[in-house]
Amino acid sequence: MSIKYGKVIVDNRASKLDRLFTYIIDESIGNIIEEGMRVIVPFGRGNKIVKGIVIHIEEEIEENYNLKSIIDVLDDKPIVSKKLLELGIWMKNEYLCSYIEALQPILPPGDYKKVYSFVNIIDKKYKTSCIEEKNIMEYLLKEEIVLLEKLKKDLNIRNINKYLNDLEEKKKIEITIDVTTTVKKKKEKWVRLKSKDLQWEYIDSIIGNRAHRQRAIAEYIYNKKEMAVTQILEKMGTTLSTLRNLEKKNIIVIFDKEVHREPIKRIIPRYRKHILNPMQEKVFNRIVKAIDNKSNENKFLIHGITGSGKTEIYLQLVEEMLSKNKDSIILVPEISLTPQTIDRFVGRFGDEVAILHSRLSQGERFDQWRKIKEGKVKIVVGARSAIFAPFKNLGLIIIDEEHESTYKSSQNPKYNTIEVAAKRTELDSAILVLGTATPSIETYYKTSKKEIVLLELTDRVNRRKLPKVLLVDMRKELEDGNKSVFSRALYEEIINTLNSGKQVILFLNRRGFSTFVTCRKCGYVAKCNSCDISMTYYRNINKLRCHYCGATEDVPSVCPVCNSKYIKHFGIGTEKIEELTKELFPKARIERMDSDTTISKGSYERILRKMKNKEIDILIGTQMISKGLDFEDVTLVGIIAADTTLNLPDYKSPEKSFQLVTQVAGRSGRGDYPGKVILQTYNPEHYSIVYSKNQDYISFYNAEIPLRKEFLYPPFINLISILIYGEDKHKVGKLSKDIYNIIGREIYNIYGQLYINHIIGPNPAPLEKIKNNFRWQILLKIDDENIKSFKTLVKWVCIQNKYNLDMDNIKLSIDINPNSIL
DNA sequence: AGCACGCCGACT
DNA sequence: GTCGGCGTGCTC
Repeated sequence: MSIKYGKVIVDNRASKLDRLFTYIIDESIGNIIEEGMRVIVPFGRGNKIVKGIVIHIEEEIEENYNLKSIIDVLDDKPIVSKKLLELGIWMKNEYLCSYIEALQPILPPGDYKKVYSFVNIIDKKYKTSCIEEKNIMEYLLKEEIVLLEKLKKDLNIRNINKYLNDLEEKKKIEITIDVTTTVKKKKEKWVRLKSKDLQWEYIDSIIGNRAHRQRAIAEYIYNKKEMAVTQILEKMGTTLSTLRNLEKKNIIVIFDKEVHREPIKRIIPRYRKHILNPMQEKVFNRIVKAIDNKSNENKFLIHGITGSGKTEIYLQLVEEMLSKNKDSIILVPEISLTPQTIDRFVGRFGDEVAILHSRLSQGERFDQWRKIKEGKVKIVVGARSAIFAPFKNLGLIIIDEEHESTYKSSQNPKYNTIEVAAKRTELDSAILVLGTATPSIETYYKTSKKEIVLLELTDRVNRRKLPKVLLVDMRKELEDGNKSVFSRALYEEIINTLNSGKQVILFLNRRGFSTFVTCRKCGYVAKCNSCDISMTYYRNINKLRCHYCGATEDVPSVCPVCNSKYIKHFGIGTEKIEELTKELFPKARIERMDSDTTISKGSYERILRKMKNKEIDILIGTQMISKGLDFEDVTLVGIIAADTTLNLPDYKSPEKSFQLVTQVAGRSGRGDYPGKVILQTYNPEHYSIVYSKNQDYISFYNAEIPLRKEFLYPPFINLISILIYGEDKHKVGKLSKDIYNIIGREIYNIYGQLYINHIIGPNPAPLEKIKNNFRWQILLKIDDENIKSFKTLVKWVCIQNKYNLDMDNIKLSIDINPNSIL
């Protein structure tokens, strides 16, 4: 065996170190090391011990650099497969992040292996004239063995590494490395027979005649072979001491068994298979044809109105995959990862399913990851990051509610899950199925270009009618003297619905009581000190709170600027709706569900359960209630203000508004009773409102797409957003201008006038100050053809800082096709 | 980022 | 001399 070389990504967040380093793999580890394994390497002048991941192993190397050797291998098998490594590197280039950032969502959750260096003394009699060495040796004489970090902190010697390395060389001290697992594998006490060969007659003879309990337990274990101690204690109604007696008699042993943490603690009823209607069948068959390799289609969009039975198709596709022994990933947006959704998959496939969502604890998440990695499950249902589930034999990726903005990550890597899924589909030769009632404009555009196969579901299952939507012009209400937030129509319908024993959902996409507090006399608006955002008034705590940084403040009783008493509260949030509803419908049982009422663990599930058990008559909520909820007895949905998202200065506003209204409306009439929706608005003529009234996606799309084309927005162009932020207002502005000038000049040098109007900014961002950071923005618009060279330029200027701009204390955030340009 | 190195002024 | 403060440049 000869020496090999490993290309290693070193665990270091500095952007200057975001490259591969070559290390020698010497013979001792040559035959155990593989690409995708984590290693320990010495790094930098001080040979600091750091973790790394080997992404490439080479037999020969040209560079004659003074290479160091890999110290040790952390994994016994690759922690990242080659395909997922490739996906990570693709992400790095696609979304302009670092290697480490790109690998983050692919690696197991939690930094579950930590590396510690210990120093211990070998030669206790060593004498030296060197004062530093003497200090170190004296310290070690006291401590014997100590964490390297602690020693450095306690001694505070300049260039201490040099002395430590010298001492180690001279064999006076020793530096050892210890790897510990930070996420513990969960263990449970289990019990089994001491030996398989034990005969019942023998056991029987050992147990005393009066020990009936012991005999019963022994018999039970004899038949069951092994089981959890807690279980047997419960079953036999006994205590641990009885078991210990049996253990003493050498009949049984109590041992630690490694178990997976089970996040689902309830018993989930079986979710039976439904027979597909002809329309579902057609869609299903088309995809199965692709699965069987009988067509060269591999990406599908199921455009099905709410309640058209997409989930049943997903379930049967997954079943198809199971029969072919292939793995499936099902993604749903975080907020619709409700117990209801989980129940359907677990109810159909039982323990073949792993669940990944943000309400899991670190340990639970790690165990789910481990189950997938070890091949113990074949299906994962999860939020965004489950796209990186470490399956070996992936056959199918389903992305439900494909249009949801949560599929775009807002942290590095700022990936778009649909794009990552498409790439993964390519790498694993799998099939991608997107589904939604309101496709994103980008996805629907791709179906028109035949890049994705469009499959339509136009009927609701069981011929249920779409809810009837009534549009109420709130300006007219005001003219007619109704100042309430409830239109007369909504008020009457709530009364009717309550009288018929059905349930109501009221939707408002704003939390809190009043959305801003202002002085009528001088126009002062209460804003957060660290964010340039008006604060929301909360009645229950009687304080103002900032929705961006969470800071709270007392409510001013007089204007802090002009001392006037005319301080008024404006804007309505869900908290106020709750109060008004209680006043208007005092007999109704009312619950509010938004991120303020669902902070504590389990509160979300509790509200849903109450809703399901009909212990709630009126449920008030934000976006949180817009997806996935399926309650048969909800026959009225009231949308308090359809225009909250409509007027934001973002090109996606009409699209988001259309999607939200359509999704919320779809919560009504899901059972046997026809549903109604009351849509209150101040913009009844807006095309987004007009088309959402009839849930007419195609007309909305046809109205939206020419606007995108004319004003040059996706899908006709790519956006690259560069956000420059920091606490020093002037420095942020100056750096923004410098970056703009350099990028503008370079683009002009390459393309001349072609993209001169495609560089927008630098401008203060619409939310200019958040958490004490001033934010400026540069926006680049670029077609598919030249996006590569634009990305290279942005990387060059903004990440690698090849122009040596002063970026101290300033951060840059680069987002390719961001969710919003606010 | 984190560390070593080296230059320089201050101070025994 | 020599200590320590800070600027600079490198990390397989």
